[in-house]
Amino acid sequence: MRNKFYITTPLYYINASPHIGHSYTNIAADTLARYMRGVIGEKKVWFLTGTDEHGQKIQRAAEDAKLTPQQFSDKMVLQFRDLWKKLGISYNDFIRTTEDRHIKIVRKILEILHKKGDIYQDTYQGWYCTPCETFWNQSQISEQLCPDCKRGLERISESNYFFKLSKYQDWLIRYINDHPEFIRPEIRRNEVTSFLRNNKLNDLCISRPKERMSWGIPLPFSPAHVTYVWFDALINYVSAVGEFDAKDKYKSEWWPADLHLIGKDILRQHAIYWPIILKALDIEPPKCIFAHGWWMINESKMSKSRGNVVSPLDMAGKYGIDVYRYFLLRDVPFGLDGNFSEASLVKRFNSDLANDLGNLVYRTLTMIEKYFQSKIPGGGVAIKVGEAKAISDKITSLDEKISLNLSALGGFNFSQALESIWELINMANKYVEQTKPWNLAKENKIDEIKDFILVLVDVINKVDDQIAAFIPQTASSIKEQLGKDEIKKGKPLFPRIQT
RNA sequence: GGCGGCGUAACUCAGCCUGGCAGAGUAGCCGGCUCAUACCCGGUAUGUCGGUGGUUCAAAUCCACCCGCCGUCACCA
Repeated sequence: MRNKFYITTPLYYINASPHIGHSYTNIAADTLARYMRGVIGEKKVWFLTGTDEHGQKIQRAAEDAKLTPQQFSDKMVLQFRDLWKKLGISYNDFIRTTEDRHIKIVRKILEILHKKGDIYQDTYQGWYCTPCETFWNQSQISEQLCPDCKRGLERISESNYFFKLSKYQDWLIRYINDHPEFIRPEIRRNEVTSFLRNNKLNDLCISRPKERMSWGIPLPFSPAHVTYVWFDALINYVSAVGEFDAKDKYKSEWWPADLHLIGKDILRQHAIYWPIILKALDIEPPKCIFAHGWWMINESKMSKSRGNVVSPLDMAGKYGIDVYRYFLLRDVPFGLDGNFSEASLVKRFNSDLANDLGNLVYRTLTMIEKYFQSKIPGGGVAIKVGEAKAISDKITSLDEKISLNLSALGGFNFSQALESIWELINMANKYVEQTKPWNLAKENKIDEIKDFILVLVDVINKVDDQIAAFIPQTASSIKEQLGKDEIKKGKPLFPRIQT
């Protein structure tokens, strides 16, 4: 068994407000962290998230807002912190790339790699659009015009520093080949593999001249340059949890990360740049990089210009945090793209949460109220037969099933894990119908009703344990209503939404 | 264009690797029930398995070609 679990989300780039995609990654990571805390213990799980705050886009956004980049970042970071708080994201640490602890390690790493010869100076040549302040490469342009503004491009060359990606290409190909669980899901692994096989890696330009872009971490060996933002950002995964010793050896109680959860848009940086940076530093790669899909809005990409950006706060506010979490995790297999619509969210709400889970809890509470004066009968069930036996077996096998679903091997398949929990819920609802306690009550068969109720209580307790990672508020509300000898029946958990 | 993926019920998808009567959930329909949130339970219809051809006793599954959609092709964080 594993004895620790270190999980990370990307560091979100704070040039704009958080949207559904950001919240998806963090909800997934939060669910896994909560789940693992239940399995291996609170203290053995470390969940890191944070923000990426350097680079040209931030510098420009800050200028537009008439703030310094630091002031702008300090303001934007609150939106992320606030959202995570509202969504109940249980991170252990929140790192910002503008913090000293991070900058210190980035500079250390640059020094080590420079000393080692894996960072070297060279001339960068490219087509530059001065008004847009953007470099374009050969394949992106035609007729020497800027693809954005259609104005003329300038051929410029400047002195920069490069990191030797190419040196480690063969190593990376072998490593990916030998570690099937390193890049997940399979489709992403194939993408990376075929890219590496069909292209020769260019070395990565990791610096920007200060006169062109100053908002970054200064290179220790060249004050005229700052660090390229991706090189800076990736390092957070180690800068947050460890230090270099006097012999330049990295020490951390958490590294290697067990899981880097990312969106599929940043696969290359994580699956190619990052392992190579680590290899060059003689640090072990993360165990697994998992790239999930995107949420489409009504079958099209979400974008500001389309005006179809879904705000997590609006959705969570309108339907409840747990409902929002449940929908994102349940509706689409993790890894594939999903389509977000309020109609399908409402459908999930009514069929899964109100009809199945909510109603099971509510009808059970009512029966305890009615037949046992609100006290859960004691004693336990002597012998379970028939449906009660089947339910009991299902309860026993559930842990193992979910543990597989939520592993790298099982593809972190949240929707399937939830499906197995709902199988149990449905069995219980069916059991009520078969047992017909209302008839037993008429015949005054109180012992049979007692056994029946205890089976339902067992089911709800089990379900409660298992949904806690996914929908924590609901889990604790159920615990409050049904967790003690005397029940405390409240309002229905999920009142149906009329459509 | 190269590489990769997808196309199966009204909707979301599983099945394909390893050929053997086309499946699940949701929505629908019919019936039953009343503990419960007008819910729950039982039953039930539904398919040119994208198209054409091939291999085979047998193809959603294997092969070839075609059509449609999507991803990716490096420094945009």
